Amino acid sequence: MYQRIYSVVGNIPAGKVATYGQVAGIAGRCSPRQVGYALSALPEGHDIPWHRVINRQGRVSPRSFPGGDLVQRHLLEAEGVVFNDKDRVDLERFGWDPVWQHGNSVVKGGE
DNA sequence: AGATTGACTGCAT
DNA sequence: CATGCAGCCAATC
Repeated sequence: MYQRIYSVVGNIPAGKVATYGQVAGIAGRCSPRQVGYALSALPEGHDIPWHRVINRQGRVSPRSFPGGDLVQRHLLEAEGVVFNDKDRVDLERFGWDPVWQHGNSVVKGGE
């Protein structure tokens, strides 16, 4: 029943990134853990840009198998996301604004 | 139904 | 900046 989360992740535009907590908040009353857990349980024929989901630190999380986080970084760079010298992404700049998504689900007070 | 875990987050040390 | 602790919700055993 992670379809909800997958839907949110799928709404993330290329060149942007979202945090687990953010996705969790948009997806529903879930906890960031469920998001990570959901992505770890990604279906085989998924179409989910899971690499656009990172943690609050602006860094990719240490996933289940070694080397995977490196792949995520490459995918993000391929979409235009830039990493700092500390391997971190500027969430203030690449952070996804789910303002137009779901609409009512997110009362971000918009800018 | 109870216990454990998991790609998280925030605060304290 | 790294590590530790607790809250969080759902899935799995």
